[in-house]
Amino acid sequence: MTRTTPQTHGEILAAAARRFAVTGYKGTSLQDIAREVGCSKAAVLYHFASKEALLAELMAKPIEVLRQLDERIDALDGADAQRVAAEGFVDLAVRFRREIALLRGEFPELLAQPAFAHVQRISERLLDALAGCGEGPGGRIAAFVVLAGVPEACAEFVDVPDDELRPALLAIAARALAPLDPSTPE
Amino acid sequence: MTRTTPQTHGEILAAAARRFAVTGYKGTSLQDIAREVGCSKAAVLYHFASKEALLAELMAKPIEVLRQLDERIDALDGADAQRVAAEGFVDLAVRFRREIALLRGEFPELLAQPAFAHVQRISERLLDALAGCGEGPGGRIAAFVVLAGVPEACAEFVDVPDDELRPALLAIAARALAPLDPSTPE
DNA sequence: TCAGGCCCTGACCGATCGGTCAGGCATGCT
DNA sequence: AGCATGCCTGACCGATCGGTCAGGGCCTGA
Repeated sequence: MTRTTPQTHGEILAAAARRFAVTGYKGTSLQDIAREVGCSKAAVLYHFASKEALLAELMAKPIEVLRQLDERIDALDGADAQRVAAEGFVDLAVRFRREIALLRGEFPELLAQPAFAHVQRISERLLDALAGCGEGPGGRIAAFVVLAGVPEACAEFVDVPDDELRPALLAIAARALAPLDPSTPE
Repeated sequence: MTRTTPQTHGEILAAAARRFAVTGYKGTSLQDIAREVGCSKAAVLYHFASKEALLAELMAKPIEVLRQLDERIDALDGADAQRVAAEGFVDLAVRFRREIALLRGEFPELLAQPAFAHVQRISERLLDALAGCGEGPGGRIAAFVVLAGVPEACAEFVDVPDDELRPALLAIAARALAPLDPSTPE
């Protein structure tokens, strides 16, 4: 409990990432983080306005990249949008899988918080793009399986190297999103 | 707060299912459930030993069916096991999607509880079966995407009729689990 | 009539949560 | 020397959680 280093900000961030990865966001208390850093809970709240602000700083980069992906997709449509969405999403999930792992299964609640409302909206547009020009609900269902399954897989296989995980997930996404039945154009 | 009906047990169960579906298991307090039923929190704990016991009773049937699926798979191997696992898992997910929806994103924590340890084990065997005789990690990754994505999709598309959801998911599972590259036996 | 069991209540418990607050202790500028 | 500022502390707050407990109505069978 005797810490005087001024780089505590970064240490808290790192400790929070470590704890969130093990016990989740809701499952980790500010006390836990403080204990891991070796400072008081009040010190954590001195450096970060709130627990949510801590999470927001941890997720700032992946969210920014997601926003950029959304912009790129917005300029395309149909099959192009679908391809870019799938590749971009897998890239993003693989690249930031450590951050994704922090939120194992807490996406729904977290995205419901007003601070992440725009992420929610982007996710919906991403779903549309992945579903493609598809007819019927089949496309949307497939898109949802990919949208939910890929991040979970990334969180699960954190230790698999990028250049092994990415192509595997790209192949899965491509197969899963293939048109349901090309012979029925409708 | 003046209830004297003796069928309260069932009412509590139904109310809990409704609340869990909206705010999740952890996000729903015994107080919430009691309020919905119109009784006291103590009454809820009179009929159920604990909050966990309430959840266990809600999930008893789907878990039993999952256990039966595990037995069926155990008697097979290779491609047969993979096919049965995929079909059985999709069937189960579609049939019990209302129960699955109760646990949106809370599977990891819930399965970690000792009361659901056997479910955890079954899930791992199911993953192996879905991965098939596959070489390398590609098969396991695909299996995991399906294992995580299908239940989430079921929870999301609760209102889509069975005979529309099931074939769509079966098609997706079949495509996603297809051998990565038959030309490289390795 | 009365004993006993079922169903339920309100009051209460200890624990934990995120967050606040006044103050202490260095350091460094004036 | 004196003062301000940055960093951090322990004590504390109100809320909420799952769960316990003694007791009170009410029905039933003796």
